[in-house]
Amino acid sequence: MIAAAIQRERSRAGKSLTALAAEAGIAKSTLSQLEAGNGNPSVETLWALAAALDVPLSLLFETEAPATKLVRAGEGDVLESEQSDFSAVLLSRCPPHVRRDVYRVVMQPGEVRRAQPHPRGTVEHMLVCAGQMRVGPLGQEEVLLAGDYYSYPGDHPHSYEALEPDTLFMMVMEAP
Amino acid sequence: MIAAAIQRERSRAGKSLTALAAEAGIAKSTLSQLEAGNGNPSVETLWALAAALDVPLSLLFETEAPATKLVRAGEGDVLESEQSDFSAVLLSRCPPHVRRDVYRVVMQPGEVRRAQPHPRGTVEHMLVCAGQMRVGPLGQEEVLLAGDYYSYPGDHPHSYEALEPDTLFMMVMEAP
DNA sequence: CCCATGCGTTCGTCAAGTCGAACAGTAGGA
DNA sequence: TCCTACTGTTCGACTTGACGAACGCATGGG
Repeated sequence: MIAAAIQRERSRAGKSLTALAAEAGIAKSTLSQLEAGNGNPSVETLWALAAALDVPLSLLFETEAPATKLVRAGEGDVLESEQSDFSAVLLSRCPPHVRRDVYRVVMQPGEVRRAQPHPRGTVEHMLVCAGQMRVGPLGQEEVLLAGDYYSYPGDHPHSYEALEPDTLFMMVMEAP
Repeated sequence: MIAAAIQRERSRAGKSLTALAAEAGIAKSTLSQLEAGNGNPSVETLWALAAALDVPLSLLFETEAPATKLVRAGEGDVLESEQSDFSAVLLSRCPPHVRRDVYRVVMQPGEVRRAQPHPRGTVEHMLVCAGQMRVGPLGQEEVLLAGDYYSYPGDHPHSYEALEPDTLFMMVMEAP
């Protein structure tokens, strides 16, 4: 499981086993065994690998990439409250080892804003406060109204487009 | 460095070294040495500990806690765009190794909702989409209008109160 | 052809992490 | 007081991860 992650990240970085072992300062035999699934590395070893791969250590524990999630205003599992004047929807539970920066964005209608992909593993969360917008990965764009929530991978080409003046939304940018 | 984190989390969970070691299925001698700073544990050991502590493994690599921050609608450092129809404000940059769960909340006026403190290090981020509310730590409550942002420690007594019907806001709950 | 250089694997050796038991210290009852 | 139950510590024995050298295997000049 960690084995696969190491192999994945190494091939993504285009490094050979020998080269990575050298950069990380560990024996290539060690790395070989790790990728073979034999072993239970020490944190020191993993730290060296993560540093050499220039990825957060967390990434070596992940298994899969996320997909999109759309929660319309009024939808979603409601967390009930003792007091009936309060209702909350958990839109996204944070996976371990990610950063989530919070933005407030105002956007005007105009041409479609096409974003070049962000670093691998990035996820964007959009919650529309006012107005109307179309947003999402290529081919999976959605029209969001006030109260709608949509999250999708940010490491694929995607676009933003305000459909009303002064469209206001909250964006949580998630990076591994 | 990992030593302090383990000790911190263990005391936060209110477990004894002996009990934690038993739950995690590791020798208490091992845990003792880890907390003493001697050692370079294997992932298996850390996984067992994180599971027994019921925290993400990331948490064992340390964290920090902030204070309150209020950004009124229209305030904040604007991230300029090449396209003038787009403006974003970075409300909160995520510190390393914290979890941030995203909620959408609808609240009705009524009695003040007093929250018992969440676990140590918790931070709440509120962005009001519609309506009006009063929220914040005891003695530092603020009235927020649509577009206002407020963040504050969640590990101190604090309260929520909607001032208009169907007050809609986004809450990002941050946990170390 | 043959040697060089790269790849990733397997092997024996050594150091280090993990274990379980025995240890000292503190409370709290009977 | 003695006993019990708990705290966290230190010790030797065992297990295992990390190392470095040697291996088999490809590729590409000279």
